[in-house]
This record gives sequence, structure tokens and C-alpha cells, in this order.
Amino acid sequence: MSTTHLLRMSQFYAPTLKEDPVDAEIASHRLLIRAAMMRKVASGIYSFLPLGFLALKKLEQIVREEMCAIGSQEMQMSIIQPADLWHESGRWDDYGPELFRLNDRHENTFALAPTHEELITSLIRNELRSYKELPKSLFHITNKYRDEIRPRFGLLRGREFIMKDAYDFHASKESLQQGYDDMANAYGRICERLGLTYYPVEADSGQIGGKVTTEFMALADVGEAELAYCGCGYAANTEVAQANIQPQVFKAGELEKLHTPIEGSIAALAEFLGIPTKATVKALAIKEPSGALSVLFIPGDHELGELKADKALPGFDFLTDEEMQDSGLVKGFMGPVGLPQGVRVIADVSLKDTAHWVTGANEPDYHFAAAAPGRDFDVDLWLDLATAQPGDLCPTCGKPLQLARGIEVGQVFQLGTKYSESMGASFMAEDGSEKPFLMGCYGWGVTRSLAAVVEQYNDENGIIWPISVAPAEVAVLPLALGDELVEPASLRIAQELIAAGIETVIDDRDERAGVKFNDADLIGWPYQIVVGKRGLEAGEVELKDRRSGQKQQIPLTEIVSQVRAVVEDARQAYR
RNA sequence: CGGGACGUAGCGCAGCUUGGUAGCGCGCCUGCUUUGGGAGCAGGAUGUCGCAGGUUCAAAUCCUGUCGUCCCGACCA
Repeated sequence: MSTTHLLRMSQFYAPTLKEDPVDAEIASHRLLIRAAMMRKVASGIYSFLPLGFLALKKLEQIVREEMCAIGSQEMQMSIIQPADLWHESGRWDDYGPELFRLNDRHENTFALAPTHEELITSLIRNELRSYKELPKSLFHITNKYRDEIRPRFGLLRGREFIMKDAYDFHASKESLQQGYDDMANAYGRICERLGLTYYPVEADSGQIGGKVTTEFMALADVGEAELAYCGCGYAANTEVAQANIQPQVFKAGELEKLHTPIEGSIAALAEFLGIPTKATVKALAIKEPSGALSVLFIPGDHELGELKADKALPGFDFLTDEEMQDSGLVKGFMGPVGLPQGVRVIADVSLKDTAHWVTGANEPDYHFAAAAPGRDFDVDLWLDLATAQPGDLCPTCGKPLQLARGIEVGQVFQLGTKYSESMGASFMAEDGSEKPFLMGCYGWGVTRSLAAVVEQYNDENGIIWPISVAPAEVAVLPLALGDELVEPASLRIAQELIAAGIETVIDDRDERAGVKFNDADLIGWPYQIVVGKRGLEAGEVELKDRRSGQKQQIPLTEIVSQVRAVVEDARQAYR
């Protein structure tokens, strides 16, 4: 959607705020409210004001175009969905309190859609019947509802938000992979058109099921996700990143018992021995639902990846202090040598090549140095357990990994047959057999990515919209309203820009120059044309680039053609 | 759900300890002046002090409950 008529600030509903809203902490939340883009309705629920809506619609259109470009077809599904469908898939019970539920006057039960797998599957299952019709890809852009435990950070984690979700149906794995690759490429293009610095990362597929998945992370310090990445292109959510950790050996040789009268912590041990934490081995006592007890060993400078551990040891839990005592485990001084009987030794794979460990002696105030796996003790199970840290080595190229925080703006999944099987959606294959569809689902957070753009594009004065999502491309600021030179000149420039197909706004409010400058920077118009009396008398106006802050004087006769050129260049850069 | 904090004018806040006429800044309205980075002067309007009980002659203030909001954690496609 582009603005085809001149926007007049004097007519526009755009109540910008001079002061920061008190309940907004992060830049995107603060600025979207201050710049009159949106207002809060309730916790995690926002209304878009005209300015924000313009930006939102432009962002949405970019997503739409990239979906259509890969042959996905737009539709629109209801957000109120019969509970029966959710019972069919099993998610009425699995989704938990996050699912908004409601009744109609006849006491029929419904869910507000947090996502649309159920509805789309029920929609196509009776009428998409033959392999000849496959593959099919459908998408829509609608509100989603999730009763988050803790909504926060404005648009980044809301209870009502806009998502583009696409679903595709395939007859073969190869076809599914193709659909998935197309979608991932489209997501990359969306990020680029939004100007986002991003990484596609390996990720966990979580509740939604399926196996193959990639998350698209927009880098931002306020992001709730952490990713490990490398110059070679490898990037993964630290929940699953397979970092190549390099523990250090303190000393080799025979098993040696050390008197270590300290509080049992890695930091204290490292300090007492005068060695780096990476030369120690951390021990964590856990139990599995079966009741089996184990001690997990990971390099001392690393943290346990709880998601990794939970995948390998489903439902595990840490032992309480009492349970440890009852099992004969010595908190703070556990080690693989001389554990109580029946307690398994499970170690992070990175310790496989570490021939000599510094580890607890299962005795208060004592540690072992140079405990050697295979000689002094046996490891029952080697697992990938530790969370990646900066300096760990990239699993694909071996160079040091870097860590960053990111906002998950999109995720692509190969669902497989999870929903087609549970909901009986099948097609007639070429050989005459009935087969469940292979499905993919692909979410893009529309409102969340709008916030991500603001997180990456702002400064102390306000938002710095990339031209692709700016509410308008150019703002004309007449500094002397009512002046016989300034006002007509400003209007003429604005109208010529509109005629040239450039989204233009004119700040024709009866405000002082300072107010207009500050609002223009706060709202974040990419280009500002300042029309003042002084300049006009010299036959000039000023063109300001919001991003660089650079200003240049341009002859009145050339301003329209120059701005056209500048805008055209900027558009190309985000295409 | 655990921990912390906050609800007073449209927005940002003070007042509460020690109960006694509800205030400040910005914004808003009127007038004059001003006019290239959030103007100056003068005048004016605006409140169920979140809500409900209780204590008291008297409650924004004390007590109890409740609702809402934010932050940390747990949780989370």
C-alpha cells in the first residue's frame, strides 16, 4: 500500500508525546508510542494509529509480495475456531492456558486462534484429494491470540499480534523440501527489504512438532533469543547450537587428591587452584522420571543447555539438596570417581578428548586433579549438553563462534504428517494408495518485525525508518506558515512529489520550527525538505537525510528532481 | 505462579511518614507578542485520588480485600 495523496499533518491524527511513556522500557515500544504509531489497549494488546498503520501496511505488503512471488495464495481464515477442531488435533489440552477460550450463547466452545494448522487442515481435507493437485501453498495475514504468561516489550511479545502464516501440502518429501527452501528464501528477501540485520538459525521445533526448522533472527540486544554464529554462515539458537568446546587440561599424570577447603562452586575452585574455570569440570545431579539418578558433567566455564538435556533425558529434574544427601551425593564436591552405586555418569561430548579432569572427589573439601576417563572412571553416556559460548568453535568451519541476541521474526517448519494424520487429511497418490499430506507451516511475525525494524533503526531523536516501511517517504516542512513565499512553494513541492509517485507528507500545522523538526525526527521520515523564508529568498530549500543527518541546500528549481532521484535510489536499496 | 514496584487532570509526577480546602510541569482553551531545533506574558478549563469495604467527627493519606499495569524469574510456535 502506498500513499497516493498528500498527507497533511494539520489534518492527521498523530498525537506525538514529548515525554517517554512510563511503562515502556525498550526503544521500539517507547518510540512507537511516542511517535504516535500506536497506543496500548491492555497488557500485550495495542491499537495502531494512522501513522503506525501506514508503516504496518507497507510491511505487510512486502510480506504479501514475497509470498505471492513463490506461488503462495492469499486467503483469510477465521480467528474464532470451534473447539472440536482443537480436540481433534489434541491441542485443546496440549496448548494449555495460553489458548484463549470462549463460549457462545448456546454454550458452544471456541478458541481464539493462536495459529491456524487445525483450521487449514480441516478446510482442505475433503476437497484437496489428488496428488495431481499438489503441491498447494496458502497463506493469510491475520490477528493471532495467545494469552501469554507475561506479555512484554510492546509488540515483541503481545497477546494479540499480527502474523502471516502459510501452510503447504505436498505428496513427497522432495516436494516438501522444495516448498520449505522457497519459503526460507522468501523470508530472507523479506528481511532484506525491511533492512533487517538477521541470521537464519538452526532451532528447536518446540511444541509445534516436526523436525526440520529454521528461525529468522533479527539481531537486537533486547531480543529474547540467543544465537551463536560464525563468519562462515553457521548460525544456531544457543538452545541447540552444537558448539565445539575446547576445555583445558590443568595437569596430566596420575590421579591426585587435592585438599580444597572451599565453598563448593566452580568459581571458588578455580580461584583456589589458580586455574581458569575452563580447566574444571562442573557436576550437576539429576533424576529422570524413571527414578534413575545421574550426574551430568560439563566444562566448568559452560552452562547446561536445559533444552538439550531435556531432549536426551526427557522430563529430567535437578535433585534437591535433600535428595542429594539421601543419595549419598556431596553437593559441591561431586565427581565421576567413586560415585554411589547406581548413579550414572553422563558427560558432555566436549570432555571426550579431555584426558585429565579437575573434578570433585565425592568427599567434602576434596577434589581430584588428573582424573582420567577410561582409567579412573567410566562414562556411561556421552551427550551434547553444554550451551555454546563465545570462543567455542564453529561446528562447520572450526573458527571461534560469536554470540548475539535476536528477535525471532519468522520461523519455517517441516511439519510432516502430524496434523494430516491426527485430523485425517489425506490424498490419493499416483499408485492409488491413500496417503496423509506432508505439510509445512511458516510463520512471520508482522507486528513483531515492525518492532524489530525500530529496534535496529533508531537514535536518541526517534525512529529512522528504512524507506520501505516508512509511513511516508518524504516530509515537507514549511517553517513559516501563512508566508506568501513559503506556503505556496511548500505545497507545490509536495504536490509535484505526489504526482511523481512519491509518498509525501506536509507538516502544515501552525507550529514552531522546533516542534516540526523534533516531530519529523521522532516519527522518522526518511527525507525532510525544509522550506524556510531565509532559504527561499536565496532560491533554495534544505534536504535532510534522517539516517545520516546530512543536510544540503538545493535550488528550488531542482528539489523535486533531486528528491525523486534520491528516493528512487533508496527504494532500489530495499528491493 | 513466585519476587519487586506502581495506580492522583490527557501525559509525566509531587502530596501519603504525622488524617483536616487536591497540587506542580507539559499539553488543552482565549488574547497579545514571537517565529530555522519542543517560545514568552496574561487569563482560563480539566479530578469518582483504580475499585470496594472498614476505622474515624473527618481518609488521596491508616487497615482489609480486589482489579489493573510494569520489571525480574519460571514459562513461551
